[in-house]
Amino acid sequence: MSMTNNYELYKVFYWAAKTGSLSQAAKALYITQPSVSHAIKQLEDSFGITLFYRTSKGVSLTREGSLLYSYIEQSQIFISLAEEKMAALKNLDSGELRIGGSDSLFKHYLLPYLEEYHAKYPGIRLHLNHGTTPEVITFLKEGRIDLGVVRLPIVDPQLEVRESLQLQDCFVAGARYASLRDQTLSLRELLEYPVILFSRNSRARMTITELFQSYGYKLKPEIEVGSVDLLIEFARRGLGISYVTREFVSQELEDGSLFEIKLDVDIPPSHLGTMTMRNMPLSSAASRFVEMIG
Amino acid sequence: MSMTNNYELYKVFYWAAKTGSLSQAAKALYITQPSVSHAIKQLEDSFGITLFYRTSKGVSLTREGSLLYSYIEQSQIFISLAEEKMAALKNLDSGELRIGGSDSLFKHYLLPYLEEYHAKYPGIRLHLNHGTTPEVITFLKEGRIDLGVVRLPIVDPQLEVRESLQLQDCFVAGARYASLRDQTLSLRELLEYPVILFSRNSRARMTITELFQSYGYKLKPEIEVGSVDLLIEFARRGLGISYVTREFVSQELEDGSLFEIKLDVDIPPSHLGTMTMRNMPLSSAASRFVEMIG
DNA sequence: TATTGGTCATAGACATGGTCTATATCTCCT
DNA sequence: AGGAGATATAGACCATGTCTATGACCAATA
Repeated sequence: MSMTNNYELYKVFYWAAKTGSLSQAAKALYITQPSVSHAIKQLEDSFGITLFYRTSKGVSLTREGSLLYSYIEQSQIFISLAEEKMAALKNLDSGELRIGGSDSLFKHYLLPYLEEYHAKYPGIRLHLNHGTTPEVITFLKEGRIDLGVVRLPIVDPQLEVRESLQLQDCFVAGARYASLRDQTLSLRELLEYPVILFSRNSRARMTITELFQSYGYKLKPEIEVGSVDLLIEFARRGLGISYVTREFVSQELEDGSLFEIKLDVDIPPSHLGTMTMRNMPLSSAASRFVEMIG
Repeated sequence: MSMTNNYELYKVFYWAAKTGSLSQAAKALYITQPSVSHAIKQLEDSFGITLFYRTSKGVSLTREGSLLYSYIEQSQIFISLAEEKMAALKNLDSGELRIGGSDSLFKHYLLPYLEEYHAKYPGIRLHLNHGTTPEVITFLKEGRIDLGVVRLPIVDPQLEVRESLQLQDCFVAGARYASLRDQTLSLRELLEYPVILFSRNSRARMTITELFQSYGYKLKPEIEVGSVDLLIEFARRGLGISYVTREFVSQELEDGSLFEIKLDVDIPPSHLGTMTMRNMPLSSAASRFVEMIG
């Protein structure tokens, strides 16, 4: 930092040079002509170099002034671009939104919001990163995503969690078990049927396993599958009774390809929520999305 | 001018981003940390966008901040280059000096100064434009040269003229006319010998022609030549008596290859001077040169 | 667990300096 | 000569950038 000029002076210089008139520059900058005159004088004094020839019809650059202008012009161009870009980010005309979550949540929960968001803000690039809840938390902490959408509860002091939706998990079966349609089963009775569960250590599976345990039973799945779609498909084909989120099979429940098994105990509802880093500001794009699904 | 931020804020932003620390930025800018904090806040508020994550060990750019930085960095680079360039111009480490004048003046008068100047300021590029006095004046008015070196007087309200040296013109001859060495001639007697004059409408020729006229004589040259060097050479070879500037033939006068013809009237001295545009500031390079030869 | 030393944020006082108004000066053009 | 433009200058004012003092927070250390 050898020279330590007020950069504001360069803005004044730029407009004076560009318009060829201190008066015009003053108008462009919404200040008065003496202010411009003073600013240019400061700049000239600081360099010890005369930058403009003053004539009765305006000013024109000296050779030294022209040289300065060639640099300052470039500088101004970048600043203008920067300001345009920032405005675009603010208006959500550009930018990106990075969301972490499970495939099933993307497909069955977030999809409509993502469609709406994309339609509204086509300039925002969407990045979807799927993973388990712990993975999503890691993504968040590493700054690889702006927000995560997961099942609650999440307890982590670094995270800020907002509950957005309550879901009800349930057991469903297809035509093969049609006889169960009008019955109400106990947990013990249910265990006599082949149960299909999500394979990974998902929160839903942990919840239902704990429920059985609290009644003294052990829930052992006959089949484990890796995706919610397979849970649904297997149940429809009669391979067993799947534990799914009711809201995610509303289609199948409606068209009758699946039906819900009524139980004599209540399965506690599960909660969906968005999580972000606590004390970490959200981008405009992300906070708008959180707002939308909130 | 959509956005109208104080550009000074970008300087603060640049250093904060570059150092990753508001405190460090404060040191670099010779201001206090709260000032930096305040400046960054202003910038963020103006955009409505958070630019930095604040942690206990400094600050780091958000993605939006990084985007801004990529532009501002370029901008700062150009400003730095500009300031370096201006400093170089001021220090006379770079720049150019454009001088107009006659060939003979360059050779016989300016050469040593040009050598000294160039040795002292090797970064300054020299441009020498030769021409007659009227041509040099035109060059000046067209801005093609910084200063002209010519014989005075010059009367032009647009020009600022500084007299720098007084010269004495005289008639010289070589060995062929050795008999004249100890005589003192009148103008009339001189006319009986072949006179060699500079061909162009030079000020020197006008002066001597007028002198003869004022005594009722008409000076008709036997030979006209186009350069001062030829004036000297022709006189040495005995082709006639040349009208030259005494200071420009000091070498020949000393070694005896030429001698001055004494006259019974005084030839008025002629004056050399530099001329520049009045009310037009000189470049550092030019004013230093004027100073040097002054 | 308390301490220390670093970070940034905040509040309020102060003074620098940028901006204003008023006026002068100059040039060009009518 | 006068008018309409330009820039320069002077001096007053007040906005705002900067300061000091302090708080809150975090991390590493004793």
